[in-house]
Amino acid sequence: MPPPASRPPLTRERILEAAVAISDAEGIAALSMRRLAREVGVEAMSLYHHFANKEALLDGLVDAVAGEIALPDAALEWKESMRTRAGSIRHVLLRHPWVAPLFLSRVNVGPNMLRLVDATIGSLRAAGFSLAAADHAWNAIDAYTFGFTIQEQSFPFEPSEYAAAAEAFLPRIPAETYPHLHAMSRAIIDGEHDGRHDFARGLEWLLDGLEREWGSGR
Amino acid sequence: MPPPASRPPLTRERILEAAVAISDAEGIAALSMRRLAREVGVEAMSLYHHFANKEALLDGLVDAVAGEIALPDAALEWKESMRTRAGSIRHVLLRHPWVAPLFLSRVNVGPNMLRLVDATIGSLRAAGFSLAAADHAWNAIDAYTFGFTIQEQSFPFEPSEYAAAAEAFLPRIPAETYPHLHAMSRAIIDGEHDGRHDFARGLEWLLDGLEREWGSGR
DNA sequence: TGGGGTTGGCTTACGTTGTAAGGCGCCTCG
DNA sequence: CGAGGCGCCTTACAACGTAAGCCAACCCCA
Repeated sequence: MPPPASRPPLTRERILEAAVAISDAEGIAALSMRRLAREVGVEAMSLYHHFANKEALLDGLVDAVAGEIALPDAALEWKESMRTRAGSIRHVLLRHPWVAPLFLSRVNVGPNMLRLVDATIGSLRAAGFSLAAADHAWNAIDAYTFGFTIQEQSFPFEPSEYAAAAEAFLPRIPAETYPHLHAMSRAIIDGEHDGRHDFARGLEWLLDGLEREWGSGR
Repeated sequence: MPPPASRPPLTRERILEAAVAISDAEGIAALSMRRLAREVGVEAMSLYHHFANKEALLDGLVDAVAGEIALPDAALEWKESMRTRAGSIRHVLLRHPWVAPLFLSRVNVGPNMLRLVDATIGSLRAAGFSLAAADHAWNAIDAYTFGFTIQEQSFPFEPSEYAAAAEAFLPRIPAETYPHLHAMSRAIIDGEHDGRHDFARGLEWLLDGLEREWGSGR
């Protein structure tokens, strides 16, 4: 029997949409071909008519998420444009906490990613960056953005829990063996240092460096 | 029978050593409990006497590799110390191409990592950085270092192949749809831009930013 | 000198995974 | 009207992490 009379036809898009939903709700580890098939009302092997294998599906997944990133506006001043862009990337990565490692560790040449990179280079070119300079620029910015965000996401505490976590962990950081780490923990416990890391500040250092090296008309 | 009469006793260290060897030679995907057990001359389940589960083994693996990173020398000028440190991290990540994603996406509180972080903070403190400043500093540097290196490693071509790869890929980047990406590819094909990314340069931007914000005595 | 507990291996078994191979019915086009 | 192929299904397999339990060798203490 053709399953429940009628359902929306299976498409790449519907599959990817469901895959994103599952990963958002239950984590990327829960995303198996069977689980995904169940979600779209189909048997596992049917998915292979739309994706060569799971790797290809993950590629599609990453590009689908890349589509959520706002394209930089070439009309904006370039630093502002890069700030906005990094913010949008971060926003998307935080909305889909499973995606950042995938993003960083595979080459994505899907249409959404190509469009994003193209617009990024365009934004810098419009500000007078050479091709090589633009290439270096977005590469450095993205390395920092993804690196920072993955690190942040893998940390298992909320800022509000830092003090308590530091206190619980302190016995494993004796002052004789790890004097500076010990002092750091103490400072966090005592509220002298909030332990928060500041994404925007590091980004600004990179942008300043870019500006001094190539900025304003070169 | 007690396996071949006599063999070195199974220890955490011997297991981790074998795990690193397998991952280096065949990639992290080849590292299964059975494969690892075979390597050390034992059955898979025996490994669970030394590690609670595979996650714990991976934690151990990351810390083992962290032990290969050179500790920063607090006597060095801080920028030079951070440059050397980042270089050592990069060197180790490139020697074990499977390790960077693991490193970035899990909290490592093994002794080697704690020692490294402690020495890093110490190096910055000696230069007059406040605890909070030192914390921001090494966090930003590591985000960039790991992000850059993972991105670099996931790129499937050697610099010498860039031009050929760009040429092969050009048909998929029509100038009408992706004008800037198209131009970039052309520049790489024509040898006007080598396409190489420069780790040291971005690092320098970060160090300069750190210096201006907190450096030289505050 | 014994005996009991602990340690460190082994065997077996289970559920889950990605996916190869092939079958079958419907839609579309010649 | 016939045929081909597309889209889905069923079945099957090898590999995975690991739970449960067994057994031999060793250590410690009476």
